[in-house]
Amino acid sequence: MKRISLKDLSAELKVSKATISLVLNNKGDKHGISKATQARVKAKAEEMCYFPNQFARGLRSGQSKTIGLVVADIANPFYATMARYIEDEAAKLEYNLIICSSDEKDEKEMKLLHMLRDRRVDGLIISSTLRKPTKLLELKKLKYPIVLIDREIPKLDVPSVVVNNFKGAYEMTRHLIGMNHKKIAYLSISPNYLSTIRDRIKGYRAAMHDAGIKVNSSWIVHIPFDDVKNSVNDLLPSLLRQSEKFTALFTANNNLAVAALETLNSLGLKIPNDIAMCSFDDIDLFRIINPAITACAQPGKQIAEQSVRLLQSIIEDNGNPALQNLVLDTTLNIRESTMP
Amino acid sequence: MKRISLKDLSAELKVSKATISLVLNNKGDKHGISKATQARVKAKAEEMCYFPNQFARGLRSGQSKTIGLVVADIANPFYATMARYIEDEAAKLEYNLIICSSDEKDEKEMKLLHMLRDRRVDGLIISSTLRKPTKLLELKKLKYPIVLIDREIPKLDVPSVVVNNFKGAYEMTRHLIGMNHKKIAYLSISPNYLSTIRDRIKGYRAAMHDAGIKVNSSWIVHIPFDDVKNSVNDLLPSLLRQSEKFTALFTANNNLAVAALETLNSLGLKIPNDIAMCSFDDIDLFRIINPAITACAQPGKQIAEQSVRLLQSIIEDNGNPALQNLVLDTTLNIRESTMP
DNA sequence: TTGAAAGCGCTAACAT
DNA sequence: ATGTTAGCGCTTTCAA
Repeated sequence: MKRISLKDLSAELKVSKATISLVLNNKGDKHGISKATQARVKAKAEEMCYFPNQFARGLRSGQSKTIGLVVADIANPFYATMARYIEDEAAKLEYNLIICSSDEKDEKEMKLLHMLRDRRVDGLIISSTLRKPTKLLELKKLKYPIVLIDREIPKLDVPSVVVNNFKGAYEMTRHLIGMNHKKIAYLSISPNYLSTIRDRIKGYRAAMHDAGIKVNSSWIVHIPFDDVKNSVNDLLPSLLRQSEKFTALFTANNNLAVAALETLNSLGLKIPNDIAMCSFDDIDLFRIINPAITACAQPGKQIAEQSVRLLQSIIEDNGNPALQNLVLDTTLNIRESTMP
Repeated sequence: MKRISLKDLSAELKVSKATISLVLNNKGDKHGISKATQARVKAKAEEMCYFPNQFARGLRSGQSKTIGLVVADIANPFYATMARYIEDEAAKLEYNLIICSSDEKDEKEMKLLHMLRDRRVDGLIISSTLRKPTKLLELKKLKYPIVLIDREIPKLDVPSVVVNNFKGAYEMTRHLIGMNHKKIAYLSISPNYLSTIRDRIKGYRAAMHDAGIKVNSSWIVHIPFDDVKNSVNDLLPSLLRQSEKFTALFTANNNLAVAALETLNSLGLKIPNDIAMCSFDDIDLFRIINPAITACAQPGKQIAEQSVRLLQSIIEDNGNPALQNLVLDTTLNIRESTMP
C-alpha cells in the first residue's frame, strides 16, 4: 500500500517539496507563493490523494496531537460517558484520544502509561488506580503533561479534576438518616485505597457519626472489582442476614448498584419498603427503573471540560502549570428508592 | 520537556546508536553483542529514562501499531462494551485504539476517516453511518485495511462482521405474535438507510406478513438519532393514541427502549399488561428492570474478536484479504415484558 | 517567487 | 563484537 509522499508530488509537479509543504499547510500566501502555483499544487495533491505522513510530521514538530486517556474500564457507563465528553473537548483542540482500560490493575496501568509515553501522546488524562505511583512520579519528573481525573493520589502534586466524594457521600447518608434510617449497610469496592472509595466511606461514616449512629465495621463490605456480580450475589445476602436489621443500603458505585439490584430482586426484597437503596454515580438505569434509585451524580461533562482545558494549558506552558486541583460538587438526586 | 534520544545514550555510553538500538530491541544476542555491553546499555537506558520515539520508529517501519475505531457514540453502552472487547483483542496484538464518535453524521465520519488515515493507523474498524461511501471507496482503492462492523454498506465489497438483523427482528416479532400480539408498533431510528435499521424493519415486516398481519406504515415511527429522548416523548404518545390499539411495542435499539420506557412510565402504562415491549440490543437495564425486558442480544465479544482478527489478517496480507463477510447470530432473551 | 539542504530519531544493511 | 551510514517524509531556514 504505497502512499504518495511530498517527493512524489514534487516530481510530478516539478515544484520543490518545500513549496508544496508550504502551500498545503496554508502558508503559501505568507511566503508569497503565487496563486497559480498554489492552485496547481492543491489540485495535484487532491488528484493523487496525497496526505501527509504524521510520523514525519510528528518527528519534526514533536507533537502528536493525541491525548492518552486511562480509565478503569471504558465499558463502564460512567467512564464511557466521560470519555465521550473528553473526546468532544479534545476534538475542539484537534486532539485525538487513545483510550485504555486499566482494569484497576497497577501492573496494567503502568504498562499503559509506558506505552502511551512511548507513543508520544502530548498529554495524559488518568483515572489512576496506582497504589504506588512511581510511574507517575517518573512522568512528573519528565514534566510529562498529566491531569488526574476522578481519583486523586495523595502527596503527588499533580493537577487534578475530581469531585467531592466525601461531601457527596455525606449528603446521601444524611438524606437516608433524615428518612429515619439508622442501620445502613454499605457496599464498597476494592482496591480500597482509591481516594474516591476512601472518601465515600469517610463521608458515610462522618454522617453516621454526626447523627450519633455507631457504625460497626461489619456494616461495610468490600467487593473485589474483578468479580462484582458474583461477589455481591454471595456477600450481600449474608450481610443482610446479619443480626443487624438493615433498613437501607448504600452502594459506592454504579456497578455495585446494578449487582445489588439483581441480588435484592432475587432475594425477593422490595425497595424501598423492605430496604431503601441509594448509590454513588447516576446512570440512566436509576431514573428508569421502578422504583427509581436515589443517586449521587457526578458532573461528567464538567470533569471532561476542565480536565482537557487544564491539560491543554499544561501542554502549552511546557509542563510548568500553575498547579491546579479542582474539586467539583456532586448532585444528590432523590428518588423513590429512599422515600417512605 | 527534552527527551533522551539514542544519540544522547550513545554519547553517554560511547557505544554506537546501532548497537544500542539492537540491544534495546532484544536483537542483541542475534547480532552477537556481548553480554557485558548489553547489560551496560540496558542499565544506562533505564537510568536515563530512555524511551524510543515512536514517530521515528513509525517513520522507518511504516507501522503505527494503532487501530482506528469509529462508532456512532462511544457513550452508547452497546458501542462502549464493544470498544472494550476490541481494545482487549487489539492489545493482544500490541495494537492500540483511537476511538472516535461520528454522531451518525456523514460529514463528521468523513473527517474522522481522513484524520485517522493521516495518522497512519494501521487499520480501521468502522460502524459506518455513511450514505454515500465515497470516502470508504477511496480508502478501499488505496488498499487501506478496513473492517466494517455492525453495519454493512451495500455494494461496497469490504470485509465485515455484522449480525443477522433481519433474523433477529424476525424472531422477536414472531415471539410477540406467538404471544398473541397482532398490533405491534415499531420505533425505529433515522438515519434510516443504515443496514441494521433497514434489516430490522424488514424482519419485523416479514414476520408480520408471514403471520398474515397487515402492517400499516403508520405503525412504524422514525426517531431522529439526534434527539431520541424528546422525540420519543413527543411521538410515542400520539402513536399509541391512534385508532389502532397497539398491544406491543418493538424498539429498534437500546436508546429508543430507554426513552420509550420513560415515556410509557410517564403515561402510566404498565408493561406487559397495558402494552408488551421488547427491544433490539440487550443491556444491563433490561435484565434488572421490573418487569425485565425481552431483548435481542448481539454477540459483542464475538464481533470484536472476529473484527480484530479479520483486520489483522488484512494488514498482514498487505491489503489483499480473502473478502470475508461474517454474519453472526443474535440471541433472543425472552423476559417478562412480553409474557402474559 | 521558489529551491536546496539540514535534521528530527530510528533501523537495517553493510563495514570493519 | 561493534560502528558507519543511508534514508524514512516532513518542516523550516537560508539562499537564489
